[in-house]
Amino acid sequence: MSKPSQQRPNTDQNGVSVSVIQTQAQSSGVQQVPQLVPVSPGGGGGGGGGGKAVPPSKMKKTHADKDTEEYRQRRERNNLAVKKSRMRSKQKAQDTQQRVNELKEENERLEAKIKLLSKELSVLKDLFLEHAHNLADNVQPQGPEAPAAGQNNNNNNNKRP
Amino acid sequence: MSKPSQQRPNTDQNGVSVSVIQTQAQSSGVQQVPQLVPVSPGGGGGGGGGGKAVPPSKMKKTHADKDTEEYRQRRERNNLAVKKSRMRSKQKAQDTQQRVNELKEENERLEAKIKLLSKELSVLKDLFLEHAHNLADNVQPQGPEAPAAGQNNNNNNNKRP
DNA sequence: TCGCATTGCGCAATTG
DNA sequence: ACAATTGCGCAATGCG
Repeated sequence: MSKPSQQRPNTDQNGVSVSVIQTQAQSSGVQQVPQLVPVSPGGGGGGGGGGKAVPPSKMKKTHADKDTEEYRQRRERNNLAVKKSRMRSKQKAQDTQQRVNELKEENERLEAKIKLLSKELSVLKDLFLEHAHNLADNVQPQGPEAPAAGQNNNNNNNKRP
Repeated sequence: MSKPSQQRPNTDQNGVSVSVIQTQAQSSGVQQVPQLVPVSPGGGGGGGGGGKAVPPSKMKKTHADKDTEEYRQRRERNNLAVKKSRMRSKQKAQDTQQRVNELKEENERLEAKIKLLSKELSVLKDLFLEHAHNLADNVQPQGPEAPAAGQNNNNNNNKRP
């Protein structure tokens, strides 16, 4: 969108069956001429490639027709796709990172809640224990029955021994 | 984990259509280059890798010697750095993803715990309420000295009927 | 200024 | 045939 970047691949002008070295030293039309590798069928590097037998006579391979319009079109499409894919990938990573943050936050919240509940529970339990003791003290000497009305069972007592 | 054998940037994995032919630097071997010296500066950078186009006739600004050994050296170093950086980036993304999973898991655990604690609390509160009612029932019919009016004076307010 | 680290981009091979 | 991925190299830029 911001970059036209449409330069014609100046290199290759050969309609011959050759491969352009692209490993390195081939970028621009520097003084160095693009290396041409003789595509010997069944010979050197070409053959091994994909595990597909290469007919000795013709080496159509995939479609290494440079300089054709179809090629350029395909390239451009692919470039677009690549860009899209990368954008997505990046976005996804970003989202994931954000998710981590959210989860961390929620985690803290939950832990705080747990702490609160635990405390509440502990208080209640203490209350229970205390009450049980009170009952035991009052009930034991008299008997398990006849709870006797006038008891000081005020359960609102809160003391810390 | 690292990949040894990065000394001579030859073909990497397959080596299908890409063959390596050193320009004229070291590595004496296959190099029968037809004397083609087009010297087309216009298209410049494009080519395979760089994707850099510089219309100006002169493009030697950044000392792009290209065919010097120093250049190759720098390139190789950079390639290495790039590789490393990307590897790290990928690893990081992966770690982040894993972190999400871990956090999710822990979240579930915490929520389960919360549920448990809540239930426990609720039970205890119910017990309290019941007890309070029992007290009320026992006190009212038997002892005239009941608290009278305020029969509902349990401060332990509960949301559940 | 040098040197590594990041990042955007294009090419080609692979995959779905 | 075609879009999406992936590995890789180049160059610009960031950073110390």
